[in-house]
Amino acid sequence: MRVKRLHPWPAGIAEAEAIQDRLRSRVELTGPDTFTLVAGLDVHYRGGDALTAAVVVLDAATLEPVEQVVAHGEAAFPYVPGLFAFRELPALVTALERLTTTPDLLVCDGYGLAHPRGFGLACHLGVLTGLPSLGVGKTPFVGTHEPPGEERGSWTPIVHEGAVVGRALRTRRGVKPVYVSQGHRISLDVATEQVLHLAARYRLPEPIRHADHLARHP
DNA sequence: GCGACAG
DNA sequence: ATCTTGTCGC
Repeated sequence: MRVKRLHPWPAGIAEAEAIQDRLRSRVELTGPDTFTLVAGLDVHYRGGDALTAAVVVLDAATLEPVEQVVAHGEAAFPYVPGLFAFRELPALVTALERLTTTPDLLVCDGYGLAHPRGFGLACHLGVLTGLPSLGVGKTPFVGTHEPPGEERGSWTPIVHEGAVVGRALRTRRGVKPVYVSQGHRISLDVATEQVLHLAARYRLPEPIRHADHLARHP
């Protein structure tokens, strides 16, 4: 599939933050509520700056993989909380460009709206591709939330600077919740519903599990 | 001012 | 993210 490339690459923190502030206005918080092909994205670090990006496309109905691609590359930015996306974006975009199928939804490893400037990796990938996207974080980042009930499906809002920016969602009874936030062209209700559907058996959504496995064992 | 801080 | 063993529980 075709993906917009990243502009002049940010030379430092201030430039990277400026890009996020500019692209943030392009995010749309409503969109489709059903999907046919769902892609999971993940990156595995292999020492130094070397990394491998993986994308696995699943049939949304059966959760069977229909296509998988990898792209080897290097971290394109130092790790700075809030600017994490700039490390992985180039390799992830290269992998997406190698897809012959076009997914309906991108499931990203990290945050979307629940971000210091409201523009995490999931938003960035959504805007660059124009596709609906959502983020699934494994540990809390910004905002505060109450622990959700122990039952699968229970959730609590994540509140940051007075606004709801995501949800702590229990995908498995008695297991740590995951943190869901909107990326692009999706509502928080639909994002939550999709994560729950995609994580019927394990804590993390199936697409991310597949992408994680592929990135580790190319 | 200090500490915490997605992966 | 990654360096890393055993252990508890379903």
